[in-house]
Amino acid sequence: MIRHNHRSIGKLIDIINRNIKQIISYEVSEDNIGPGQFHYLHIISMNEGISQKELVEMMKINKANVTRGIIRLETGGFIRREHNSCDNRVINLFLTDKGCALIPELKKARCRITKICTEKLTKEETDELFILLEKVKESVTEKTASIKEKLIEERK
Amino acid sequence: MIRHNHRSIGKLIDIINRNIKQIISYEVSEDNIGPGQFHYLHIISMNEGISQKELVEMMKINKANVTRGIIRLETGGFIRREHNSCDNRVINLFLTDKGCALIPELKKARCRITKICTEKLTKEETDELFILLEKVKESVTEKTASIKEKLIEERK
DNA sequence: GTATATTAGTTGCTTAAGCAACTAAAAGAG
DNA sequence: CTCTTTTAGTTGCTTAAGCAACTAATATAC
Repeated sequence: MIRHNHRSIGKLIDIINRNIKQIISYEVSEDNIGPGQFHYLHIISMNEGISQKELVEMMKINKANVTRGIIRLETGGFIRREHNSCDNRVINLFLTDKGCALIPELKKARCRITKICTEKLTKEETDELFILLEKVKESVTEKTASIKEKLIEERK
Repeated sequence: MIRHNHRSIGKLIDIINRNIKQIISYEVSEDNIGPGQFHYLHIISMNEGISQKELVEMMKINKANVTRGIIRLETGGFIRREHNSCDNRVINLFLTDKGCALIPELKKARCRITKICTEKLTKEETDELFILLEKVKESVTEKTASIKEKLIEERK
């Protein structure tokens, strides 16, 4: 008899995350974008002209990966990058027509995916889940931020 | 003003997962194991003699990655692999003394990590979160299984 | 009892993550 | 106003994920 003991939130979230990525890949396979680009496009579509730094903040992802993900999206013709005229270091991101045309389809896909994830939950449980996960997100991102600060301190 | 619209469970889980992995890395950095090995060791410690196939089932991970992760653990001296005498295809996994000695420390780390994740939640909310996530896990793993079946069908 | 199918695990390839070191532009200090 | 520091983004390196094609062992079919 196999013992699981799922009181490990890390393992549970890891399993869910990998499976969601596979579902995303499947759901948007016709659009030639991957799970990473999917999230980026979502944010850019709601914040036209957002900078890469702001994307980093919102995705809580390493800036190196944002650069690469964004370049993939640009290469695919979904977005356009423009140097900010006031601050030439900053790059602002905009959807192309092709990117724009994709948004409604991605929105539907996102709904399908959230529906799949929560199909065993009631409406109330789903709302509760989002609230709880939002709090977990805050906790873990605060923690990683403090870890990074600590590591920088130690290196001095 | 930046708009987030976090009604995207995929993005939320993705952010949490990446941050948890960083926390795990930090918490077990002295033990020379990564976030992946951390989960494997947990399962093996509770199921001495488990086969790789069973690990695949429990972690819902690709068998190729289990092979590689397990080899890393073996190389690190944490586990031992034994061919099953009844079925020579099967490999059973056991902790070495070194691996065994690590378990209490990993257990503590796992508690610290779960505590960090749920620090903004009450005891009741934490219990609820595990129940909800367990259901989400079931939904998404069922879905990926059906996707894989469908893809195999289509290829025939 | 040989031929085929299935099963357990491995290897090669690609994608995407993180960290660290870098470049170039802007801001701040004297 | 030059010199240093900070900031935004990029590139190189490593780790780990998934898929597909493979090998070897067992099970099934005739």
